[in-house]
Amino acid sequence: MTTARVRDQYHHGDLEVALITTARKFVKKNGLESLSLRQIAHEIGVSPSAAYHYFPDRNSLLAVLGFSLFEELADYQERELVKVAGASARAARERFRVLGRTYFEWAIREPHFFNLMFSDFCLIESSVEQTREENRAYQTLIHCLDDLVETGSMDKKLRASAELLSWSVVHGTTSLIVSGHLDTEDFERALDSLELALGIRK
Amino acid sequence: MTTARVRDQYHHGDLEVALITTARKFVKKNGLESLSLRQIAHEIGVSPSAAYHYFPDRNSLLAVLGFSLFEELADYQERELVKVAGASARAARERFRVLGRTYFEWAIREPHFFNLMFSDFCLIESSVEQTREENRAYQTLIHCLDDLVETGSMDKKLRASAELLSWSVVHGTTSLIVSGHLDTEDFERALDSLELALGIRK
DNA sequence: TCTATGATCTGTACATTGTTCAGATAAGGG
DNA sequence: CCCTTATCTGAACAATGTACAGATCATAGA
Repeated sequence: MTTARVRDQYHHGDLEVALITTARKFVKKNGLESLSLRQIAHEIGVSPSAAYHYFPDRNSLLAVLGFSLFEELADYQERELVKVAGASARAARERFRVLGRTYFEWAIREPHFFNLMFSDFCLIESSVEQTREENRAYQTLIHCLDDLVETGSMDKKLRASAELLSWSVVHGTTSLIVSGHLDTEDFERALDSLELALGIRK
Repeated sequence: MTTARVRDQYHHGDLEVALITTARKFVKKNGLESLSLRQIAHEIGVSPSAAYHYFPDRNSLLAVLGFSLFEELADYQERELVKVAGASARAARERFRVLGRTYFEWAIREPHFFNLMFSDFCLIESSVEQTREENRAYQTLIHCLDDLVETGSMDKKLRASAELLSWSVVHGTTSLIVSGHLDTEDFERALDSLELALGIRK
């Protein structure tokens, strides 16, 4: 009598991506603190030490996952941005708003992801890749602000530090809301205030 | 022959505060991830389970420590603020600057503290006490902004959301710098930009 | 087609962690 | 002085990250 196969294939075939995908699922549900390599391995149906062929340690897996989330966010933002494409001043203003709102909504929908992205885990290794991914969203912001100047919706004098101020306000309110120090509705208030300060809205 | 005393006193006498103090030391050095209750107990010279008479679990100890750090920050800010007391418009402007700078410098000097304060650990329990402590710093900011309006240094129209905008910019840049997404010098740039936007500086 | 080499995964093992709980010890009031 | 209560110990348990020797597969070269 032949014993039943323990697993369909000894070699998983796609273990590295499976590890990240499963880690993503666990972090999404329970946050990073409770993330266990053994649980991930068990869920995939693989031995506890299998992960160590792809990641030197638990931190590295979290780092890779974190960096991939920056890509996800940028993708999401770009998908939403094309809905308000156009050369008009109105469209440019709307793009600015969408850019901030998507950042915020992403964080509210998946606070554990947001926490991971700005945790120590995404700081360990060379920040080259991360910086590049960030720049994708950051370049989008710069492009948007240029549009605003071009359509005469924003004072040129304020343009110089507008990226810095915008990102700080959006990230700041988002962080404070996610951590429970501000209420949800404060985000739109802050965004209004920012647009007022930048002269985008009267 | 009498055996040497295992410890000076069976009852530590001040174990609760010793636990927090020692936890503070460890978090300051190595962050929250690596904080171990057993290491803390060993450092104090007490059994691993002694802490459970004062805290239900590890998370609670971190929460209490986190909340106490909000107090520390507020104390530090108030100590620095008295150095620029005065009714003049110049003094009010300087107070606003000091308020932001102390927040930032606190975080840069002790990034692990900053991370704990805005982590999930300080979100678990009733946020009543925390809110009160926050309000101490927040009330200081409000008072400062009122001074700015009173001395004619800020447009009254911008006063309404000035707290929100100020805290968001200061916290946002600080968070982004601590997490390595912005450079240190960006803080002063953002603060300049904020003051410009609020009309505090020309 | 056979074989050997390298990649991939298992199994076992170890130290460390958070946490529980029964019992030892001290402190202080009657 | 005793007895109650607060405080701490000690042993135990399950779970975790990680290391390492070996099993298993996949495939390139003969």
